[in-house]
Amino acid sequence: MHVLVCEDDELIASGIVAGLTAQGFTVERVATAGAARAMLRAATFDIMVLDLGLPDEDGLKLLQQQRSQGLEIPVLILTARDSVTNRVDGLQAGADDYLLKPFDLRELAARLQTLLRRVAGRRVNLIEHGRLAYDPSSRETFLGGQPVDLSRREQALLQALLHNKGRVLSSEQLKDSVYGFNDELESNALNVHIHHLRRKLGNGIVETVRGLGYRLGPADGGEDAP
Amino acid sequence: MHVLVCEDDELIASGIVAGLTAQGFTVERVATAGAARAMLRAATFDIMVLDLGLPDEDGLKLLQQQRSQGLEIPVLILTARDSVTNRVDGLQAGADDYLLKPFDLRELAARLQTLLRRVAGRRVNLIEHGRLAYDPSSRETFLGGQPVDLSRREQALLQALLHNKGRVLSSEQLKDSVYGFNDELESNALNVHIHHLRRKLGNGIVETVRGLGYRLGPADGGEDAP
DNA sequence: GCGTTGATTAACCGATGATTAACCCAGGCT
DNA sequence: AGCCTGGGTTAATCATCGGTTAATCAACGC
Repeated sequence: MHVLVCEDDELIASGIVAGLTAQGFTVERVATAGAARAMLRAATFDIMVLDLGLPDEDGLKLLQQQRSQGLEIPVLILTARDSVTNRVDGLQAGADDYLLKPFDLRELAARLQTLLRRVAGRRVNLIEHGRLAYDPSSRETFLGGQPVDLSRREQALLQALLHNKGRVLSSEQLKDSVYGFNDELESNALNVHIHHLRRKLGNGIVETVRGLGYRLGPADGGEDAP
Repeated sequence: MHVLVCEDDELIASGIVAGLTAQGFTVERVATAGAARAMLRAATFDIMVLDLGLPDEDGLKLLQQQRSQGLEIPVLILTARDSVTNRVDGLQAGADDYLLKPFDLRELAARLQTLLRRVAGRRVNLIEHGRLAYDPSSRETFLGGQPVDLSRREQALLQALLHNKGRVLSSEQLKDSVYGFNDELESNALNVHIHHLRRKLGNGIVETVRGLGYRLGPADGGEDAP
């Protein structure tokens, strides 16, 4: 899922990018309406997150203009102003949903998922790997067809691994994708989560590369009990 | 989109008709409750705009009576009175949204769009889910064939969940569908209603997804007492 | 064998949701 | 009008779960 985030505030933007990346989205971020326009021309996106208070141009203007040019992807508006007028204007201009700042990252992710599903109610991005299947949109994990209950951190971990099939991820990298970039964590919490993952999905899923980190096990082998 | 506008003031009515027509709506306009009744009998509408200050009959009376007869299209109420009581009355009587006079035409159009979008796809008459059945037109709920008495909020909650089978709805999203957009609610009222729902329908109906929200339980399992 | 690295386990803590009770308000009834 | 009832909201308390920590154990490399 390709998301275009248009937000000028550095702090907020980095939060969004980190959060959505952790949720399995591929995120491009721009800070101005001009840049957004360029990005929209250059690539195709599945959904867009648009802040209204941009430096160079009113976000609504941008939206309206893009809509009139045939932009059809769902757009979620971020706004700090909480007046009714703005909300109405937003919907009128072609927004599909809105979120008032400050907002919860999980809330944002949830709304994006809902929007995506509304447009195309299918299971698009089911990630499969051997007996394992993961659906980011419903946040469901299946092992040999059976649903498996994973906690938030376990999911994040699994996603990071699935997104980098075959590659070795260092603890630092994993930490970045499971926690934000900011959080400091000085403990073996990651180890513990890896352990939980293995317990739930079988030992073959996560491979240890001593001294370097972890990587996803081979798709075929690595059954639970060999 | 077929809209029924029930408004006695000529000036306002013509404004609405002009505005909505320009927006692409097909508009029928009547000036009295009696005429509205006739129209509703004669044709099918997608949405209704209802003024409360009608000459022959109270608009709320009309709404209530129509609702009790199975009218299920969204109804937006127009009212000159600005007391909170009236708004509550309106929602109670079965309105889906309300607008205070004087209002902005764009706002009216935007609200109608929102209403339509909210109910789009909910055209089926009986929603079934495992032992559970819900009839939106009569607003009746059945569990294993037995009617269950649900309060207004409980119904709204159940409806929102049924309308999004399998999806996780955040409390924000649920709040939006149970309460209007405007009402601010800073309490765990939703939790309480969920609790009531479970008490009445059994624990399997509503699933908690920790940190994310709630979703409808699986259709098969989740009996009351396993 | 020794040290380092990762695995495992149990304990603790905080966050989140569930539960319950009290209160408030509106509507219906007398 | 005044009372009564019931749903809705608030708030306070309880329970549970997940996350982190830390301590111990096993494996691997030297």
